Amino acid sequence: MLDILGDKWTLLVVRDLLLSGKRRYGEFQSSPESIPTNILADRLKRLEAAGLVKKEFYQDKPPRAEYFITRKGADLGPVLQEMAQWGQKYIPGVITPSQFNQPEIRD
Amino acid sequence: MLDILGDKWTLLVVRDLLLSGKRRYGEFQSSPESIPTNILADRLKRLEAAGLVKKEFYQDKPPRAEYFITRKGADLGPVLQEMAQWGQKYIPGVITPSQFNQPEIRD
DNA sequence: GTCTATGGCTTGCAAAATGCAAGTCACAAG
DNA sequence: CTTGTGACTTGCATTTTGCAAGCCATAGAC
Repeated sequence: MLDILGDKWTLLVVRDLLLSGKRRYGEFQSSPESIPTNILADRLKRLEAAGLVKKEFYQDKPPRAEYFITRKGADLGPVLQEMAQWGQKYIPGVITPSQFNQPEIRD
Repeated sequence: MLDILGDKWTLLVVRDLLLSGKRRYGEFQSSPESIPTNILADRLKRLEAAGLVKKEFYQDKPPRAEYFITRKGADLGPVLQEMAQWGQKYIPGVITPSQFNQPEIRD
C-alpha cells in the first residue's frame, strides 16, 4: 500500500482529483505545490496502473485526455480527510477548503 | 504536512510506534519491511525534529534510548486506521492486527 | 583476559528518484 | 507564418535511497 501511496506527489494528485475536482494535466500542474511536469506524468501513469485513476480521451486530434478517479481511488477519501484534519490541527497555515466537491467516479 | 509524512518509511515508523508499541531501534529494524538502518536513524531524527516523537535515554553507559510517540504523533492514529482499512479492502494479503495496543504518550 | 554477541548507530558508495529547463507535436487563432 | 496552448518527453545535474561494512561500549562465555 505504501508502495503506491508512500510518496508526496502521488497523494497530492489524488487529493486534487478527489477534493478539488481537477481532471486535466494542466490543472494538476497549476496546483500551488507546483509538481514537476515529468513527475506528474509518471505519477498519473502509476496511478492508472494501480487502478486508482482512469484515463479517458475526450478528443483524438490532438489527443487530449481527462483523468477520473475510480471507486478504489475514491475510497481514499477518508484517509485524506483525516490527514487534512491533522494538518489543520498541527500545521499552521494549512488551508482546508470548507467544502469538497463530490468527484465523478469512473471504473 | 506531506513534507513530513510524504514518505514510505516515516509512516512505517509511526505505525510501529503507534500500533505495535515498538520503542527501540532494534525493534523498528525487525519489522517485516526491513528498513535500511541509516534511513531509520534519519527518520527518527526527523520525526523528533517535527515533534512527533520523543527520544528518552534509559541508561548512560552505553547510551541507550527509547522512542515515544507524542500527542501530535498519536493523533495520526485515525489516518493510519483509515489507511489500514483501505489496504484491507483493496490490497490482497494485508494483515491488519486484530487488536492495537494503546501507546504510551510522552510530550 | 580474550572472544563473541548485542544494541544503536555512522560511513562509503553505487543505484535510483527527483527537479529543472528545454524541446516536441498537433492544432487553433491572429 | 508567427505565436500560443495543452500535454507531454528528454537530458542532465542534484538528491535520496539502499546495501554492506564499520564502530563503540558493555555484558557474558570460555
